[in-house]
Amino acid sequence: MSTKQKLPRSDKTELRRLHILDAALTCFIQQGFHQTSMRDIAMAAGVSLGNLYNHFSGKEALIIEIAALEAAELQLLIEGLRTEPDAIAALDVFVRRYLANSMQQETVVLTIEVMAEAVRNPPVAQHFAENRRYLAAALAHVLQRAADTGSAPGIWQAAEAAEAVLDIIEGAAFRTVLLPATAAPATVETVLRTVQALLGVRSRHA
Amino acid sequence: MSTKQKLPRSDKTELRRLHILDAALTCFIQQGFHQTSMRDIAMAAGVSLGNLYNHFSGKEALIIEIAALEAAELQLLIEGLRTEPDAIAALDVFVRRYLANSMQQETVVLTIEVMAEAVRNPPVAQHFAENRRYLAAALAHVLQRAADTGSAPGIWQAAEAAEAVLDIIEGAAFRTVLLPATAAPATVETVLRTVQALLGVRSRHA
DNA sequence: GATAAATGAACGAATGTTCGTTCATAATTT
DNA sequence: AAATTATGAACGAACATTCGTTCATTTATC
Repeated sequence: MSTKQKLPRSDKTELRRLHILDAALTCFIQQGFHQTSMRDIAMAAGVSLGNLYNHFSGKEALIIEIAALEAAELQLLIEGLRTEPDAIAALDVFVRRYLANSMQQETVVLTIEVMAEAVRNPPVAQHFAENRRYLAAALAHVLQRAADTGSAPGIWQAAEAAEAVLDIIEGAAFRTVLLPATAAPATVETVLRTVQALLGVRSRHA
Repeated sequence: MSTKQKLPRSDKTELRRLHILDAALTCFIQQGFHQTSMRDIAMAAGVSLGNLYNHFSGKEALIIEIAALEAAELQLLIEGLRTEPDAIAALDVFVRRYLANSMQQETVVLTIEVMAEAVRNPPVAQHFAENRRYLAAALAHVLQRAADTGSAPGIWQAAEAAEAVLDIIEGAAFRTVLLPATAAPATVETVLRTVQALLGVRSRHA
């Protein structure tokens, strides 16, 4: 009796495909899109070079699919914004989560690589822009709620403030990787403080 | 009598070298570091491929030198910070200048490319970090002056505030290229407004 | 004449992709 | 149920091109 569950071929194929995609992600993070060869990816995935092309039409298809991966993660981040009734508490949770996620070395590296690719590759640019727009809109909605209740008197325009908050978070994340030794290292606390200063939020418990 | 001024060979060689460097910069901006070949650069510069290697030891040397180019530009930007006695006026001028410079398509593209390269190339990372550190220190100095005179009551820590201001400016610059159609487009006015909100600066003339 | 700059061919390795063949699985026929 | 056929996953070799770099020779400058 085999201990392995029998999967239909189509499931095995899909799992193999995702496995290859994961290997590609790792290679791209380590080497960048254009310094990674398809042979690198095939080797990392443990499949033949020919078979790699069986699953993906080409390198471009891999790059675009990697660029599109981020959307799923954003769903989780945005949930906190939607479910928490207190706008300031929702903002607090969001900043902590989005920053923690963004500050991961791998996320920083991949984000910058995707940005560099977006500049020259329209399908990548589209994914990147859609993700950001989605995030900014959800955040702007919460900031508007905060402004309406008077709990963030510094908010002058919700959409602008949302963009600025995201810039602050993302800039801080980049700094953790690109500027490791600096006079003002980016931490969750410093970023929260900055966001609160921007929005005129009264600081609660330290 | 030749109308052209006669230059010693060493000057001609240096001009040729700078010309090649300029061609490389253009190619790198258009195609990225690793999608640009040395043949592309030689052709763009109008020199032979072999001669390119006469002036630069290799592709790596070109990339590093391009990454180091930014330092000269920073001098001009920082002058305004030093010469203007009123800290808030100095900040205003700096934000306008640094943003105008950063928002140029070419600057955005090159900055992102350098960031992506910095992640994997220590000499590039060093130049990048030095430039940023220099800028942040100069800005922090002015913000400290503003805080000391009470004209920016939102400043809680000059070094942190300086980093946040730079993040806002740079994030806004990236957005102008990567997110062209957005609910809150980045302009000089929106960025100034954001920085003023962050630092608690009273807005002067609109 | 000596040195430096410039050239274009050449080198060996690497790239993204394709190809002919084999094998495993699924579907169909007997 | 067994045999046959069809399908597509997988492989490794091959393809055509490109890459970064070097080199022997030529040209230009001092």
